[in-house]
Amino acid sequence: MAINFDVAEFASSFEHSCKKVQKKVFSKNEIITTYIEKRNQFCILLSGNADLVRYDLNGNRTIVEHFSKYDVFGEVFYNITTNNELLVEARKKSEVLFYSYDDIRQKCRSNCKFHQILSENLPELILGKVMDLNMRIELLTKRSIRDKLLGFFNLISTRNLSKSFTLPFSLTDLADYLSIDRSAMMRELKLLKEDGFVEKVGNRIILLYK
Amino acid sequence: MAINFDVAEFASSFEHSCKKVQKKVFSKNEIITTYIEKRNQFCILLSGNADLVRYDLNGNRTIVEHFSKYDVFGEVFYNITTNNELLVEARKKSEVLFYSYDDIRQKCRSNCKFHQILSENLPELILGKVMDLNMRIELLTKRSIRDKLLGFFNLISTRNLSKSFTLPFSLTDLADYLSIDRSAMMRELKLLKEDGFVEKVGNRIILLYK
DNA sequence: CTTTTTCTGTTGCAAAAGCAACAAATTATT
DNA sequence: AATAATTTGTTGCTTTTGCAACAGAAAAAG
Repeated sequence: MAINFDVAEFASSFEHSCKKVQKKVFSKNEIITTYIEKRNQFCILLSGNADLVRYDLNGNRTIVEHFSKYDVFGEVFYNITTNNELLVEARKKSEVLFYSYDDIRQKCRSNCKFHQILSENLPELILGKVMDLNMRIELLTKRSIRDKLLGFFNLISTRNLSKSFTLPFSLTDLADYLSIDRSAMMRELKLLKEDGFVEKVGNRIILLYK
Repeated sequence: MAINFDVAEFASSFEHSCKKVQKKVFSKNEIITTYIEKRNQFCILLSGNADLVRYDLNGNRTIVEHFSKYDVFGEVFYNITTNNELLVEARKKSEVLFYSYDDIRQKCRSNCKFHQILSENLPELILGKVMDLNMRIELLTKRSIRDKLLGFFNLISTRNLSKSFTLPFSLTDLADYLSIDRSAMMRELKLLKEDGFVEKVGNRIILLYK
């Protein structure tokens, strides 16, 4: 998302370069990885979509992060502390690159182009993630369901450069992403429509303000 | 917080090395910096405490992040989008190093030890921030005030390796940090005491469970 | 193409959280 | 040491959110 260097080219460079990297393909709903032990896994999503999901003791499901093309994720980013189950689940067919973060840092002995490019661009890659997480925090700190919804819609709208867009996930998932009750969210969405803030056609949203 | 290399030594190495870095001292309540334009500022807090604070249109104040010794912050980490005022405020007398991120990346021409060390350790530095933000998100996605409070207490408790600790900020600020109403938080804190989960002596908390 | 599963939309009721306001306590300022 | 400012603790009332439950629509599976 916030990547400056050409990840696409870079990712394809992988094919014929390094044995230390694994590429795997997952089908919908498969578990890509779990955050349990500190294996220092570092992953790049090459295609598809995936969610980092947490299930808490009260049975609540939270979508902690939503990943799309070229987003990075993995244990390296997480301080595994609590009694939470953290899973990365494929939302559709997805291709993922698996590294060990240690290999990235202490440059691959074979000195392959692949690890070199990644290593050089690592700060920007992680910085992109920091920005994503800050956006996420901005959403979560909104005080009402209405503000969370509008904040989310604004985000997508800005990203797509359009007042009309398709939701990146189902309404059920959106509630879990905003950390709110689904039925309460549906009610608020209805009110937003009634108050003329948004229009909704299928899973397409049209912003009607400013 | 999550820094592996010796920042202390590194920071002191600055004194006699590079002109491109500025060190400033702030007194309590002074504004250290604002996130408005993309100057790509990158700051390190050498001593004291500071908060990244957001004031929204409804007059709510949110403490987005709380910084202590050797935490990093600045515009580089933020995708400045909305109509939010983002300020970093000193909570007590604080020393701060100011860089331009660009200088860190395209290595300082003078090739000083200072920029070199920072540059090498940049990924870990930023990675530490990612972990902090993930913790923050975990807190914010808790569904009730009770869970947010307990989550926060656990965090501090784990960090201090003790069931008894002093709160790092006032209760008023804690509410703004957890993004909840102060009086509702006070009520819940009272219930937590009544239910025997915690004890509170002044601004010292003692956890009574597990 | 039919069946099963998941998702959407809705509602009444209960519980939790927010708001406003104030006094007492604590901390800063002069 | 006296005064001002901020923080804590509390409460009654209102609003928002969560919970449970269900029917219809849509999507996935066989």
